[in-house]
Amino acid sequence: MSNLQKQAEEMIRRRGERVTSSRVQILAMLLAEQRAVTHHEIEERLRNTHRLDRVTLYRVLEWLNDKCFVHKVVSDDRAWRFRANTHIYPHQHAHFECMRCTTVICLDEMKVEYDRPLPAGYRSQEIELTVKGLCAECT
Amino acid sequence: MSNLQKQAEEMIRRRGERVTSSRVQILAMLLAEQRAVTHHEIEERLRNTHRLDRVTLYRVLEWLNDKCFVHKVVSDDRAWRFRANTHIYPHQHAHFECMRCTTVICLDEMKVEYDRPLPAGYRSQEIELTVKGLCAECT
DNA sequence: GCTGAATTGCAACAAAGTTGCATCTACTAT
DNA sequence: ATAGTAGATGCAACTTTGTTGCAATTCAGC
Ligand SMILES: [Mn+2]
Ligand SMILES: [Mn+2]
Ligand SMILES: [Zn+2]
Ligand SMILES: [Zn+2]
Repeated sequence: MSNLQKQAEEMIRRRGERVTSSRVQILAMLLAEQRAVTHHEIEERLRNTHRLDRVTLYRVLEWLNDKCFVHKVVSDDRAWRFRANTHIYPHQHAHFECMRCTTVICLDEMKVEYDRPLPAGYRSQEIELTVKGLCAECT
Repeated sequence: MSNLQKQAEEMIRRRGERVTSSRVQILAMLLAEQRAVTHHEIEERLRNTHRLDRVTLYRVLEWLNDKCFVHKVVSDDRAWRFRANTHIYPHQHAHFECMRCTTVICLDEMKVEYDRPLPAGYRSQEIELTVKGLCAECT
């Protein structure tokens, strides 16, 4: 069992949640990854090491998100992308989306704010900021 | 023929593009609307007055977007929403998305900026800012 | 009115995600 | 250690949103 797998298992157990092999494998994979990755990429990556139904993957990802182990981002190709949370209390941060290769990264440094007032009766709860452009590979 | 329909037809003709009844009906509908509306809502709205295949609707919406008559926004429910452009040269602006009823409005007033630097080699081309919360109806 | 290119309708397809239900498994209580 | 149970998983079927190929129709210029 790899270090990341042990770490993933420990994270889940410490929160009093049920430890299953799918959860551990998926979270470990996400912990290793710098980018935000799609359902499809995760499936591909785990194919050889771990048998996993795609519905289970959807359900585990939703569960990881609900439990704040990961967060997800939607982008222009209409697919969710997932990334392990680096902070226990995830802070709002911006994302970068490459318009050519669709890579998504988190801009953890970038605090997101806005000041202008909303129309009467509207309340803000979250802010999402996406910078689009070309990544280092695609420039 | 309503005023908006005349206006829509005139907008298309003045740009030297082919005027078709689908384009006129759809653009007129969008000109009347304050919110950003989905494919589905447009279809529903035009059902009684104008026979229209859903593929044609997709194609006309894409065409209207390409020609800058409208712009589109993707939101958490993974459906594109369309709104007629109020300025001829559309400026970047933020959007508000209601987390309960999924309504999307344009925050035309809100200029979008960001300052923090990107990772080395990354280039920014557009910025998208979405404020999420509760709309006036859902508060 | 005729003509050619652009637009439309229809059927089939595709990607991404969801639902229902039977089976299996991780944790708890004994 | 064993058994019971709530929760997790696998599988098949389904849904939603959007796309593609192609033949038939329509628009704009002559
Ligand atoms: Mn992120
Ligand atoms: Mn807008
Ligand atoms: Zn790229
Ligand atoms: Zn609302």
